[in-house]
Amino acid sequence: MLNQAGSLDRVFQALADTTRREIVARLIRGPASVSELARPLAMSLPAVMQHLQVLEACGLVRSEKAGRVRTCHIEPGVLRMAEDWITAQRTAWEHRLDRLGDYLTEHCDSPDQGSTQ
Amino acid sequence: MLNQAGSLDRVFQALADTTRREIVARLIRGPASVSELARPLAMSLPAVMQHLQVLEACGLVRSEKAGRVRTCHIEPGVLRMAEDWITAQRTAWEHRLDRLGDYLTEHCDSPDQGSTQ
DNA sequence: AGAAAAGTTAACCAAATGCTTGACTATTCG
DNA sequence: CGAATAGTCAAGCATTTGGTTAACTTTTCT
Repeated sequence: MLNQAGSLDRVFQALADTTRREIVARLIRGPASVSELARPLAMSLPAVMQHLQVLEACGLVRSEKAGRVRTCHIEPGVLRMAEDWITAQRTAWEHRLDRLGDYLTEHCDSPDQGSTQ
Repeated sequence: MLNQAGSLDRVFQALADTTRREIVARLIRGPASVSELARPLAMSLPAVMQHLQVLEACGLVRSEKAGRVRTCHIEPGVLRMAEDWITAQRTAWEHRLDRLGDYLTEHCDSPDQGSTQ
């Protein structure tokens, strides 16, 4: 249950590269072959393959080979895992602001100056 | 609006490390000094400093030094940027599913033209 | 059969990462 | 003042990352 950590490591690591995010964004519109993915990408085919391996290793992308073409598609569940971590943090942050607000209201009864940034 | 890319690179990269996510999670609960952050972290102080530099470089954390203690706090806006990217992808994915549903419904009823791509 | 297309493997390389230790600078406290 | 505290700087080092090129294997097309 706590080796969610390694999993999150891999997903965020996978997303930490413009090329890989572009691949994800492309795959979101629908499945694509390796060379379709490579075409707009100003780099060699093996380089694209390596990005694909990173994306598959973290479960963000899956692929099957039929004939000589490998078709890749996205696996949106893993995206959600990353999203959830961030959301949890932001939620905790807002809770903290609420509690802070309560504390200030309760203890220093001053007119609201609202220094929200 | 496209050099968001480098910025996203840095944020996701910053989040792609368990130690740094722990620092973020700690800071979400409130500001802390460098050695407070380091205490639960099974590594040397300079190592923690380097993580902190990564977090500051992407704008996720900010800090000021008062006397001999540096106090760090979180900057939640940047978190949101990462969240937004992921959410946008997931939203696009669901739109695609909708369109796909429409397409299938339409195609099983009336023999119209296809070729959406 | 032979050539083109699509992918894969391997070897190599430069740069970035994630740590370490040791020395050094301020600041605060007794 | 002198010692402890808090942080910083600088090397150094092993590993990972992101790319390359070259050679090779399968399909598929003519």
